[in-house]
Amino acid sequence: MAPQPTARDRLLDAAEDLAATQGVSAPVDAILQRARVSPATLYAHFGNKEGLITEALRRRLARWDTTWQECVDEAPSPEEKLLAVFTALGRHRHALTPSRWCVFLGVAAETPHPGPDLGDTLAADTRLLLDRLEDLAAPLVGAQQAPLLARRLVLIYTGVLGMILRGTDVDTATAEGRHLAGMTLHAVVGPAAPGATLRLMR
Amino acid sequence: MAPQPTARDRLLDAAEDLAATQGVSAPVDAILQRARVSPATLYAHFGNKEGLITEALRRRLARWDTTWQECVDEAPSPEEKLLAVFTALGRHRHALTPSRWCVFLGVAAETPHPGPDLGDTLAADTRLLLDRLEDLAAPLVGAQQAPLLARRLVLIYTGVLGMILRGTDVDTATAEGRHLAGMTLHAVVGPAAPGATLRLMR
DNA sequence: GTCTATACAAAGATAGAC
DNA sequence: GTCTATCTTTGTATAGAC
Repeated sequence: MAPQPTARDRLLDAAEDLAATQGVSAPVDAILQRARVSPATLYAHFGNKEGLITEALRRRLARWDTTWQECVDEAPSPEEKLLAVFTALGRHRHALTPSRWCVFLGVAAETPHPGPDLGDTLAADTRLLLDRLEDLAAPLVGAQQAPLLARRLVLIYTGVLGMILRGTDVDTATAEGRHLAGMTLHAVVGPAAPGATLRLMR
Repeated sequence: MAPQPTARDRLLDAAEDLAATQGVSAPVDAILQRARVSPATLYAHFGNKEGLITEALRRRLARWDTTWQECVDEAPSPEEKLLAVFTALGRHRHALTPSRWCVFLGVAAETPHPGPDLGDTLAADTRLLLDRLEDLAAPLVGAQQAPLLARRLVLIYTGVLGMILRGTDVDTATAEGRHLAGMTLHAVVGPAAPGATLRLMR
């Protein structure tokens, strides 16, 4: 165990924290100060600012991936596994520095012309959402309907993130998103009678 | 009719266009070039960059307000009036310079510490959405349920905007948002039998 | 009201020593 | 690998003339 993280790790931590709280337009100098590292060290490790941001986002995406998967694994039923993305959102935000809203969407919004590496990393976030939700949806609604449901759930999930940017309390937005997601799932499975249990396909 | 708009108007146009396409971090110089105006003129009229952006957003919000209201007025039924926000989104984007996603959310994302005037203008966008949707929802679901439904519709609408940032085609995202919104409305009104017509309250 | 010219500050990035 | 010191570019804003 190293009580003193390397300069590289301190840079990644600082870049992620600042991107989360201030946005990526936060000056390099602020990152350097927080990481207690000199400019030359940053450029030696990452080439330039975008390289550092990209690396920090890759690491954050991997952590989000893990957190989300854990929540899926813990969920008892297929339906709750599908809705676990909302549980994961809370846990993810609790574990890391709470961001102003979504760091990936935030960087996307602040970066009109991302380089290839950064662009790929941002796209990977959306890809992960669509792919995993489709996988989790398939047992519930069948492979045919799964992509459609996944797209709608990503829309709702993205709406939750947007509401946070609009100033809505995180828990409130998450609860409403989860509710909408549940409704959407039931609508795709087939209109159930009021109060009826979810009718699973197959 | 003035074929030559004033310098002030050219500045507002240029600021709005650039905020829509490049984000507000686009340098003042780019605005000046596009408006064919000198720096001094900008600062004489608006004090500083944020003042110009704020004024441009106020104007854009007023136009959005008008466009949306027109779509509401044209809609034949209470239900379609409620969903007219999605029609308005398309018409708004068609009329103005197509933005990368939502200009208001974009500015909010890029501006961690907005001044009071800019902050108020950004909040006014969310306020308008919540208030008008609540007004339109009341005849359908009653005054009691209207705020809840309005919040959910803003979430969905915001999700549509977020999907555009994620790279989804605007029309696709809008259609899915509208579908979700219709579903949500019916769910709040009360679970209807499959294929049943919307049961209105009162 | 608008322009030319310029001041002033901040930001990204590099050189060269240790 | 890391630091100190510095260079260059860019960006916001102002002074003073017309």
